[in-house]
Amino acid sequence: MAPHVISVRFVSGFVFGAASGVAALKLYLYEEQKTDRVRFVSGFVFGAASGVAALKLYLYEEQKTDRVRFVSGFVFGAASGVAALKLYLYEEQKTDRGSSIHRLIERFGLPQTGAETRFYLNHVLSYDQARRTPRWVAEHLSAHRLLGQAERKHCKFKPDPSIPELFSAQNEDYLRSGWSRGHMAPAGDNKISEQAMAETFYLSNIVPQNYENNAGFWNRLEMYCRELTQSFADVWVISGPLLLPQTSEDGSRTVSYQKDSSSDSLALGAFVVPNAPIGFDHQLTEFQVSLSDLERMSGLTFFPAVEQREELKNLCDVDSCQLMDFRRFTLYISGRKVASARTMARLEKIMTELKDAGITPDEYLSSLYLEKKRELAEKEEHEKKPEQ
DNA sequence: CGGTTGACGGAC
DNA sequence: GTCCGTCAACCG
Repeated sequence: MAPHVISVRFVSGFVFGAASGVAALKLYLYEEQKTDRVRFVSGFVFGAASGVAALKLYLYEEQKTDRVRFVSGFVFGAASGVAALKLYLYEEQKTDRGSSIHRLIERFGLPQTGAETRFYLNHVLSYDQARRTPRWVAEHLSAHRLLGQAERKHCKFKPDPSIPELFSAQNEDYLRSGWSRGHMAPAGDNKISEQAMAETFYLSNIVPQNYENNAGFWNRLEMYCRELTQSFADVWVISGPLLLPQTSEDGSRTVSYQKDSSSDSLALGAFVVPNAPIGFDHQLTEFQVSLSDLERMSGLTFFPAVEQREELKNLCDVDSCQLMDFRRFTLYISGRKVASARTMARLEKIMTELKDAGITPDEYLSSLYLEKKRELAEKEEHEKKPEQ
């Protein structure tokens, strides 16, 4: 068994276009005036009688509610573009008291981004307070960690309690937005722990994702990453949203892994996956990009501790980079549906649709079907004549 | 596996 | 009456 795999994946591009209109954000910080007269004037002007400092924020763009702005951004691709933030400090005396900038820092502190690394049971992420999505989410996969009984039906999407409400995404933001809630660290990677899985349902780990992409190509990409644990002892995955200029219809992901324990034989693959439906006629390798290209696009340095970058092997040279084909994927999905069927009618419908898709059940699905059929027959027979 | 929607019933 | 959590049904 080969020891290590590092994987990083990024979804992006769904949101804002490159934006014609530049939104200018200016923040004015006024110091308290020293004279009584000036203090009176400033108090009058800003209507803040007792404030030590008056703070005012100007947003040069149509102002909407937070929720609407968030949703409309995804729906229309409308555009906040590049926001320029400028800080103006008005001082009555520029020349004396040398380090005025240090006085600013001491007295008011510096702007905070909330991008600090956040640790959860089985994943780590950096959050983007403006977009209310993660910047990146990192996780570790190994064969034994993928085993377990945790089920997603016991989980609920909810705001991350550790994110301030002002910056936190809400379920309502996604409701009827046209976008699905796409996991970055997948629930399916956390069967080992109910709590770890529940934490992946925090909206800090969620990105607005095209329905079909989420259930289809991206789903298969996640399956492929799990498959890598069969060949490599450790798989590292980083996922996140990527906002690209112009067409902005890309999502990206990177996957890297190491085939043996020596640190100089790591392998890595980076992929930018459009946040749109992608059929079975496309290969994963079509979306591969160089690590440096993804870093340039995302503004992130993914593995700063890896020094011999040039010695990183290409994942797709060492492994297949083949996602499940249509037949295998459909058989797998049908298996999951059969397992969760609650009525005979539903069970038969699943099998009928499979047949209509031109797929003959394999041995595994056939036995699964027969077992379920027997179970449901017994159940419905029992309901037919209750113990009255 | 990845998701959503709608019906229902209890709590306020 | 409304709000909210759960459950069942459904789709790719």
